[in-house]
Amino acid sequence: MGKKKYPKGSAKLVTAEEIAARLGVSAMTVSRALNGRPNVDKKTKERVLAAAKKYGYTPNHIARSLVLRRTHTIGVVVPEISHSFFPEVIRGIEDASYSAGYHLILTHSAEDDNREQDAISTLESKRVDGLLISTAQTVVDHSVYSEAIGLGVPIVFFDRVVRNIGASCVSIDDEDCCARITEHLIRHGYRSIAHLSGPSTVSIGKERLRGYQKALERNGMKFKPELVAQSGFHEKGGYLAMEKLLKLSPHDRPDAVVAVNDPSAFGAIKSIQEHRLRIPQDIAIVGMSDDVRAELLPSPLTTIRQPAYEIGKKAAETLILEIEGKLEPGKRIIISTELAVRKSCGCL
Amino acid sequence: MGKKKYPKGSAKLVTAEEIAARLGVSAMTVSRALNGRPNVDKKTKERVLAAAKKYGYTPNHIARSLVLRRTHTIGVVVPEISHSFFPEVIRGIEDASYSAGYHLILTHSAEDDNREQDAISTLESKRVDGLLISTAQTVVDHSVYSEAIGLGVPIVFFDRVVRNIGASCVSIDDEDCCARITEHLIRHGYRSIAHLSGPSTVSIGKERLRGYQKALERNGMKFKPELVAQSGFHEKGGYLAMEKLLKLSPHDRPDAVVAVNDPSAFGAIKSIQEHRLRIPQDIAIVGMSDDVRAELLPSPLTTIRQPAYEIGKKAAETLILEIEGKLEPGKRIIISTELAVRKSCGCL
DNA sequence: TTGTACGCGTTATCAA
DNA sequence: TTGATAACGCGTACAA
Repeated sequence: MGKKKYPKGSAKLVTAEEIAARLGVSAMTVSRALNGRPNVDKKTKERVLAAAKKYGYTPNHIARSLVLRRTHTIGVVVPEISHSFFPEVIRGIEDASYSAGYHLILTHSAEDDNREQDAISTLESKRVDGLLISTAQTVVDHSVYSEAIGLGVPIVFFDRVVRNIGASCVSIDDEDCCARITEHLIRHGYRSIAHLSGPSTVSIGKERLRGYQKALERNGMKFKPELVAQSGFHEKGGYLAMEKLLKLSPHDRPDAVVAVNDPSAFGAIKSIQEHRLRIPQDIAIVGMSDDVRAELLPSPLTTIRQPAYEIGKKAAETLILEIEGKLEPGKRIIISTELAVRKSCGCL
Repeated sequence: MGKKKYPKGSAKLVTAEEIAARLGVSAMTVSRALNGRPNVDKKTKERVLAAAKKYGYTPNHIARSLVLRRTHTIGVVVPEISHSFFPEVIRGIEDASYSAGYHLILTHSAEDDNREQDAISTLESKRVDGLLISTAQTVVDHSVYSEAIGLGVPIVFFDRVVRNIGASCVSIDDEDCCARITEHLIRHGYRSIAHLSGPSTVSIGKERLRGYQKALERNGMKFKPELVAQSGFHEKGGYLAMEKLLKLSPHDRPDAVVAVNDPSAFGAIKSIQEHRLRIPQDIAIVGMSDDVRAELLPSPLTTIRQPAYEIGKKAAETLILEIEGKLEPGKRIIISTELAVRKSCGCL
């Protein structure tokens, strides 16, 4: 009969105290030996290490975290897990965290702000050392973030960022990217360029739209609101937005389209094909993010190569530096991108 | 000046005790009110809830876990994060866990057994309530798993499983799937069918090879070892394996190929194209797992649709039931699949 | 209904 | 070099 009751199914593991008792030393000595502290006799250290191995000792990070007020854990909140972009970001986060000895609690908001709030507060309860967040589409109230920061939990935003609330942000220069790819189309000679825009609630949506506008302005072209169709980030939205644009009179119809991202472009392409229009002869189209599928299309998609892994890695590295007090928060970090020129814009 | 010292950057959060002091009640009353226990006066409960909100109280799950010996956290170990399959599995795991009130610590072994062991032991130290594992390619020693199970930490394997060590396994019926798709080729009339095999160290590799063999046997065809080329799970391996097969004399060269998975098939296709052979006229090819790219190829790839989300969801549900003592471990759970017939096998 | 004492496993601190 | 004590924040068990 054991002396204690454990909840059903909970593991019964050896404690440092028990090792100490068996060795006739104190728990502190065991702790010191296990943590490689200098002030412990070589022989006792060896005895402790041997006993720890023999009895299958597993340090209890829960107890350790309680007293140290450190979990060596980072909370990650992404709006979606499938689709090639975020998994690759997560891989970057994981690599950087692993190197620095941090673990990841992964949560996913499913683009829902309630679920995101829920995730953040549970993550706070679990006392993560910091938060890595890419905001959900429906988020409008930023007080949750500010409160966390106020409480002393550092946040680094990535990809879909929130500026000017004291958190660092890691992303590409969305405005500039969209301006560049729009200008690429302008140089091709397209005269009527449309934009399938992302949700205006997230940084990416707003900034890419602004980039599109700026490119037009800089090149003396008129911005026409009717050439901007709300698409969102997914195929379906891109399809619907394109359907809308193709309903314009032949005279007003665009001869080129800048989609907010690749999935949106895929949807638009489907619509274009259904209308029996050719890409790029009848309508040129470009995307952003370089989805794995982009170059496999019949008319491979010209797009902006967005280094997802780098974004994740940099975000995690930045957060860890802030957690360890080696970097002041509030930095704006831009990851550079490059244009992937393929066929859908009329090149090649 | 605060009375206590905290490590640099650690958050200073309100405790139940502090709330209690401000309200002139005991910490226990606060605890009871916050956890919705019945034995607390309605009015005091309201006061506590109001104060908790006012002072921004965040329950400390670390302390709670220490006393309850429960973290409500599941450790996940995947061999890779990119590529469409595992992210989708993770989404299934996340959904099921979220519904049941569990969080996920995500680790990735990068196909390295040392890193996998490392992940498992840290996860144990963090006292996760259970483990969800898909084994790394290089793993040969299963004692790490057995020890964890022996310690009382339930494990559920998914996709790449380890049978007969007392852990439940969730996967497709790899042998049957591979047999089915091989027989599909046989019915097409192909006479010399090759196999690009996965690593023999993981369940999937072994079982799919066996399925391929069985399909041949059942149909009175001779198994020829020279028609099996080691490919591994990635494009590069598939390419190299196919190169090898194409070096066979025209008489021995296969007229159809069963790849262990879609990425391997993609590599093989590249090799086939470089040899200026046509798919499926000169060589038919099929894969398994239904990668997003499969249907975008010039000759869309016939493959087995593998419900990644379902696998993840079922694995998490199973683990949670075991954690909560509602299910005995050691179950073998098969997720059903279907054939996605496209052009690369000669159909359509 | 409410409060007190104690324990969860570890580490910091100070004394030996 | 080592040990005793207290503390981290919470919940169980019991007493009031």
